[in-house]
Amino acid sequence: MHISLQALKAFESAARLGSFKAAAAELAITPTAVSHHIANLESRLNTDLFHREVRKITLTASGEYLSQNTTSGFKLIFAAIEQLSQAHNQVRITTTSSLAALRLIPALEELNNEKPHLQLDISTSETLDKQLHTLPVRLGNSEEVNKADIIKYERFDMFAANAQQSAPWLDKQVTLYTSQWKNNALPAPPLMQWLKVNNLSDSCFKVNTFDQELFGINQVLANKGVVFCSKTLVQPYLDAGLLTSFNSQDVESKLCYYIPEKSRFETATHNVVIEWLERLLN
Amino acid sequence: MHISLQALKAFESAARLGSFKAAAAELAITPTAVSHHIANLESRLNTDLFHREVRKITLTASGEYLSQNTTSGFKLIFAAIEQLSQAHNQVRITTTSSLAALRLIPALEELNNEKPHLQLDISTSETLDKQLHTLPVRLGNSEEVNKADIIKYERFDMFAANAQQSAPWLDKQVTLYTSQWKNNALPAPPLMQWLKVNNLSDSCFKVNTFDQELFGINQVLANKGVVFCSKTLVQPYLDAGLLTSFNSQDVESKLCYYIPEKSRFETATHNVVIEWLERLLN
DNA sequence: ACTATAAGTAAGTTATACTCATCTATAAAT
DNA sequence: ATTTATAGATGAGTATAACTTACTTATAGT
Repeated sequence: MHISLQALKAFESAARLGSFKAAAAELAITPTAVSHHIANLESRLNTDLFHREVRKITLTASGEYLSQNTTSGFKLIFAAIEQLSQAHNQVRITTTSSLAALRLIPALEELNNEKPHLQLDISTSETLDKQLHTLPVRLGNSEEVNKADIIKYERFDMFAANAQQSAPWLDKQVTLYTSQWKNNALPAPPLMQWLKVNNLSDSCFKVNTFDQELFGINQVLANKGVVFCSKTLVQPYLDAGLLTSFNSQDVESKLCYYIPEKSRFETATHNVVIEWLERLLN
Repeated sequence: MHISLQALKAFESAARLGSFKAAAAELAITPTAVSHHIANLESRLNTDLFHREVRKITLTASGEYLSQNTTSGFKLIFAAIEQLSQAHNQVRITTTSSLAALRLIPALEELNNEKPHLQLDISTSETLDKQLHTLPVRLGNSEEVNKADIIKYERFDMFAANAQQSAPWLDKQVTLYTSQWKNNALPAPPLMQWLKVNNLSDSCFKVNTFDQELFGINQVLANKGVVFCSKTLVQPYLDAGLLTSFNSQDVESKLCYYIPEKSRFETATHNVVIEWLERLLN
């Protein structure tokens, strides 16, 4: 028993629209063709699918059942096709709030001017969406992730608002903001190494932590203490002269930004975005 | 852009099986036809779906995405067709544990002998399954449900093991089992009415309740006290002389067994089963 | 170098999916 | 009561999508 997919589609439309005529219009064929398809289906399945009433049709129990399943089935299929055909110029980056807010979103306008056709969308959703063309930029341990996937190795340093005259920790104990990740599989910020390299004791600082670097950086921009964070995130503020590192020595960390299975993204649009990201952060 | 469902199906098979040849075998066409279909799809979607490697194909990211969605979509559709074409002789009754255990399951063997082609399945699952050909037999309030849906009006009486010489409540206070439904939209068993009609006081009884009539009936079968329950459930035990009502007067109740939207079930098989149910219980 | 395998190409063939013309049944309008 | 309009059914004929055959390409294994 071989049932025709076109007949199923015709049935699905007719069942959903409650009319052969409407289904025919939707499928750009004649009502007769729909009638044939459904008669064919009914004979092959050996069940009535519609009750024929005057100038209207209603589903039988079997028809109702088949309708629900074909409708959801075809919906899935056509939604996927819709994605594939529309999404040539669409890319969504999902990443941390900090990277999004401090680096990606501020740089978006320039990219939009450069490549006006490109529809780039930045999202900070935690739930990894299985959408096509979603490019996840994750924070990871550079010793564990695939080297080829890494787009930026993180270095850490201490920063304060440029309004401060000189390294404030030399005078008195200052409030220090740093990060403590919710995900404790991530390497912690290398604060101890930094103190050692810069010949400082932790007694100079009163340490506060947030789970996102963004928050500490915001405190410091408001001239409240100093922040120990990734150079990547504060680069624009350093360039703009809003933050300064007072010539302290930066340290490397095991943290990196990476795109899982980077090579998997192979469309021209993806490559444009990946190159933009690498240029932006390096 | 009009994409062919057959091409999609060919793609789905090829993607799932990882081979045009295997897909061709599954669809009973030639590998060339599969190749055509996929080339056609790729040109219409303007995307590669497979990487052509030597003697093997692998999915691109787009192909992977389309594959997942088409596979689940077609799965839904063909599972429904499978149901429709296989289920001509299949019916599943879902009902209460009590009705199932005391009346339906014991009567199944006879039905199987009478109609060997019929595959009747009794289920007591609470979760109403949206399976095709599931016939729910529910306990309801006869004043609320559609009259045409009712298959049995319930009458209640007091029963004890036939081993008891005479009505045990005349001598001393006895343990009485009755039901208190979890679903309090259901009318309670009409114990007060029964006491009144039979000129008895509730002081004759020590009342215990279960949420299913079956449990009280089982107590009484083990010669532990008396049970106030539906006549429908104990009829076989009365016939077999295992339980007796000692000529007490039964009372009507608002409870009934009914099949929601009974007229909706219109196949020959459903009608056979509904008639069997009505014959069995009446 | 030879064989086997998986897929692609081009051209020809088949049968499915469609249309057209006609018909039925019923509701609404005249 | 007759006419008109509407939704769908039926049957015959047709266009074209889907398929096959024959041949080609590419490459892995012997």
